Amino acid sequence: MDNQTFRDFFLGFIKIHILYHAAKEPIYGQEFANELNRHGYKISFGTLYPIFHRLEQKGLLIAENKNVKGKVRKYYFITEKGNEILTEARLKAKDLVDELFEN
Amino acid sequence: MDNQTFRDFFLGFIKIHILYHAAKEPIYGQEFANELNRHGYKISFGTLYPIFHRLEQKGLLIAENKNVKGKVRKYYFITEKGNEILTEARLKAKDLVDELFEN
DNA sequence: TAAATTAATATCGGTTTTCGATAACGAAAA
DNA sequence: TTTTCGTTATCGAAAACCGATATTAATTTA
Repeated sequence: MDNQTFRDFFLGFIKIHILYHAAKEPIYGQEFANELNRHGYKISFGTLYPIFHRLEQKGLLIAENKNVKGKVRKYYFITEKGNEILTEARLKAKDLVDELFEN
Repeated sequence: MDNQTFRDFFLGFIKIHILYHAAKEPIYGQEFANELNRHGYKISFGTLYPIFHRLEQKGLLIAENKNVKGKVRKYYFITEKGNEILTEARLKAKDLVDELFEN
C-alpha cells in the first residue's frame, strides 16, 4: 500500500487515536509523531499540528504549554466532550471493523 | 458527534468498506449510498463518486456499465490489486481499533 | 553577553479532497 | 418527440493535506 493510499484510509483512525492517547495522558506533537513512526505510520507536522488545533477548536482537547528542559511543549489534554466523542467513535470504529471480518 | 467530525474520522473507514463490498459483489453508487444511509452514515454523491473514480484510477476497482430497467448503472468490481490492498487495510484497521480498547 | 544549538510549534503556498448543488445522461414510457 | 426517472458527472468554493521553511524560547557555548 502506497503512502498516499495509507493516509487516505487511515488519517481518520489516527485522529481517533489522538483522542485516545490524550485520554490516557497528556500528549504533545513530537512525541505523538514519534510514536506513530515507531508503529510504522508517518504523518507530516504540517498535517499533525493543524489537526491538534482543530480538535482544540472543537473543544475536544485543551492545550497547555509546559517548559521541559528549556523547551516549550504544548501538551494536549482531553476534555469531557472529547471523552464522549471518543467513546462514541471507538464503538463506531469497532462496528465498522468487525463488519470487515464478516463472511 | 456532529456530521463534520463524523466524516473527518470515518471517511477512511468508508473507503475501505467500498473495497470490502466490491469484493463480495459488484456495487454501484446509489446502492452503496443507500446502504450507508441504512446504517446511519451519510455521504454526498459529490464525495462518493470521485472516490470511486480515484479507486478506479489506482487500479483497485474496475467499472462496468450495466443497463437495468432502462437505467445505466456503473458497477464496480474489485481487482486483484484491490483485494491485496483490502487484506492489508483490514488487518491494519483491526490493529488500530484493537488498540483503542486496550487499558 | 552574544551567538549557536536544540527541541519544539507554527505557518506558507501549492495541491488535493470534500461536498452540496446542479447538470447531464440514456433508456423507457407517455 | 417530450417527459420521466434512476443514475452518474461535474462545478466552484471551502477545507484539508503536506513538505518545506520559519519561528520560538530557553540553554549551552564561545
